[in-house]
Amino acid sequence: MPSHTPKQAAALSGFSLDTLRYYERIGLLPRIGRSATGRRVFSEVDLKWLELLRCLRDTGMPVAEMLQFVRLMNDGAATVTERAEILTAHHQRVEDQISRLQGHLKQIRSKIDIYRDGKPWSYNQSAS
Amino acid sequence: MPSHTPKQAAALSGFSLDTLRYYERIGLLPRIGRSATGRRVFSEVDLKWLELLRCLRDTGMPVAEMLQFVRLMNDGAATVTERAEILTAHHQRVEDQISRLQGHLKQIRSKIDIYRDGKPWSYNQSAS
DNA sequence: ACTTGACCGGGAGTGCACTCCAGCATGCAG
DNA sequence: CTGCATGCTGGAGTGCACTCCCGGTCAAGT
Repeated sequence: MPSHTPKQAAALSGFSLDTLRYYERIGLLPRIGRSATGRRVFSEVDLKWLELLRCLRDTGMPVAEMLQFVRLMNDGAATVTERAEILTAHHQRVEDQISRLQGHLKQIRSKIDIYRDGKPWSYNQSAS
Repeated sequence: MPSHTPKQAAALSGFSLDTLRYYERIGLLPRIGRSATGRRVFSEVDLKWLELLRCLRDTGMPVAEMLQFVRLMNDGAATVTERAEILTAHHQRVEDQISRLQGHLKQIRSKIDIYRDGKPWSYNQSAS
């Protein structure tokens, strides 16, 4: 069972060392192992969990909601449905966000085209 | 030439009144008109500009970069290329962001499926 | 005239998510 | 054994983007 130093965990997860410590402090990383001398030891499971955190963070889930998820995990199997609901709701939000972004992308593209066509607008002349 | 009150501008742009004031203060909204008694008057052009700001903000462009864009607009036509470059770079970033989001979406979906299949993992047992 | 609601500038405060620092304790290569 | 990288805790600080509050002004309906 391979384990990893904080530095490795940071490199593999993309979180900084400080962020890992911070996450542990606020409860996002329960039960991180410690060596005899008090140093953190990250297991494979911890890394998997970090990967999920990375994913949720990058998709904009607030820390508070991830914490809620952790709390439900700690409450055991009875909370499975609720956990699934959180993920489903989040999934929906991300989908919405993507489609909004795609709309915005169109706008930006048309703006760029206007620049390319040599018809940029300066703020106080003509809009487009 | 229709003009609008701050309240209308807020409603139409989706920014709060405070945010509009804030944007004017930091220079994101140059040359907003004023009534005889000092109240802001938003022209159609202003609203178009707000729409672009909305779009850039919602796609994650930092305020500092929008400010840079404003500075270039104020510097006149010579900066058209540079402005186009900013938009193009931003467009690229948003595209990248979308594809990252889509990847994450997959991960989340598979997580949800695991829950639906009744094989959730609790933090300290088995990852998946 | 009176009341109600919108608006003003200036400045202070908020929330989030880190990030940095001081001072001290290992770990390990040469 | 020395030295340098890595790690620890606790707490303070940062950056961003607003958001709120205040005392005062202005506009519009009745």
